[in-house]
Amino acid sequence: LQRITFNRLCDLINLDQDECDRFARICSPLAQVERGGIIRAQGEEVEHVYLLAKGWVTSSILLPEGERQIVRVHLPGDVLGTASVVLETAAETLTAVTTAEVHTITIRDYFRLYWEAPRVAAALFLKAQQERVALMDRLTAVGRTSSARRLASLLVHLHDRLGQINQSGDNSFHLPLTQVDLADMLGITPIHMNRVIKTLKSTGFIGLSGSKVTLNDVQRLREFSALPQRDWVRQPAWLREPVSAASSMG
Amino acid sequence: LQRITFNRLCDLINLDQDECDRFARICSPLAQVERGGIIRAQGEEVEHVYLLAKGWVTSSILLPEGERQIVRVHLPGDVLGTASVVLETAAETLTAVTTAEVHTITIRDYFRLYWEAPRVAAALFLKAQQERVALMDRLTAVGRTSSARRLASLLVHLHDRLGQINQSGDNSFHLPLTQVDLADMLGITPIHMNRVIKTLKSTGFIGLSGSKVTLNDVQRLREFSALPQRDWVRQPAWLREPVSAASSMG
DNA sequence: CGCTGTGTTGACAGGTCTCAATATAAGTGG
DNA sequence: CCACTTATATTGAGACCTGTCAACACAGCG
Repeated sequence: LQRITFNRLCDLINLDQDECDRFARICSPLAQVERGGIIRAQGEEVEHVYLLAKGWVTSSILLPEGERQIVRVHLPGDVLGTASVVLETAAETLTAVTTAEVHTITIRDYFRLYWEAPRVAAALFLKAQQERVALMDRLTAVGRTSSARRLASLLVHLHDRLGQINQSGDNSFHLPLTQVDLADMLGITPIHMNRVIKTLKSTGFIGLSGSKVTLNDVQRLREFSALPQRDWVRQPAWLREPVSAASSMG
Repeated sequence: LQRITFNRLCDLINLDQDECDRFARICSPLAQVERGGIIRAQGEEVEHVYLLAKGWVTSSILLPEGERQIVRVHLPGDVLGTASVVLETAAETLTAVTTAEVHTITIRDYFRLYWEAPRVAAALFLKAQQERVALMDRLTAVGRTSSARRLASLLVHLHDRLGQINQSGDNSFHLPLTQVDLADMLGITPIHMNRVIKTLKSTGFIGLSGSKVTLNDVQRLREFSALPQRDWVRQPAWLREPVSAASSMG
């Protein structure tokens, strides 16, 4: 298990060596997925979740008439496909945007953590809650802001997350998503996406050449986007293992 | 703890009496919240989650200029506010749409379940994943479908959920949300909401008088909405407690 | 070399928003 | 019980944002 993948798992809870080992043991060897490859398609039976070690992956829902909504972009360290564990058949399609490397985890092993490594299970629960906050923010952006603001909030969000895994220069980063992808994230047409980008470039908010994005003034762009920065709790006091487990309760 | 609240907690995993008791013990006595009352406002420090026993509650995000996006409607049996446990400060405001009754649970107690009642912790994880699926569906609806389809998918969704807790007649139910609320869920203007309702009524898809909604043909309405029904896994095989805990692993 | 995916631009149609006005219902204080 | 206020629902007209259709440039790739 690579360090970077690991750090993101531990950023909320510091896991000890034993706990890390237990988690590492349920991860399959790394599998490479080519750009555009499908890790798991919607409608398939749900047997695994995935740990993304390298690359970008989108999680999307395809509608009958062909419209696609990308509900989430995943970065290294993310656990993919967990939402569908409550379903008979997967809700989302996991697609590699860049060449990606993933570990596979069987659901059975995943839930064994609840007995064999409770703090790891708790850490994974917290990661799932982060995803939920991100989803709520995206829904708010799509439902209640203009397309320019949607793009702004998306770029700021990606900047924040890439900063957490040290893949962001001070204010610029590599964006492997096409304009079609971006449009499918923001709920607009690729054609309109192109115009929105042009607007945000001409107003000086962002620079974009090829796949390199530059956020000229992150703070101002964040305010423009209307969505707040989300600060995660770190090593929360309420998640310390009780001194003698299964003791004083109620 | 009332039976209805309980059934919803157990619909994915059958908890035994001891597990139910452990969960019941961390729940505060029922507190009543009046219609329009705020259970927890966004920006407040996160110290509790809540178990909804009775009534309807919305979870919403308020933007600086006053726009509101309702990201979720909660029904009895739902656990409220869990997404914000990873945040220093709450992301969503929990508002009682009707008079509601809630149990309060401290986060500390909530996470103790990871050591003291792993199956309960797992059950709560699964409930959170259901919320995530619902959020993904709503994002898809708002991002990629017309406002008429958004309303259709919302009504079908509510119909399905109310059916799970037996508060839905064959094809009609009581809807305590105002048109402003509905608009804030679907990401449109209340004025336009009114027109969309009129359209769906005139096309015969739904009936709506006062707060009573009737879905004239649920299946046809579901197809129109473009979103599939979500069937939850029940008593999944991968969630049986290992015969001898902490045994064969890896 | 043509093909396919991607980006770009224009003209126009259409869905949704804004502003304004009115009706109805519910709650309050007299 | 009535006048008054507030929340909610309803309708119209026009502006604006976004979608649709069409065309073209450009790149990577077999």
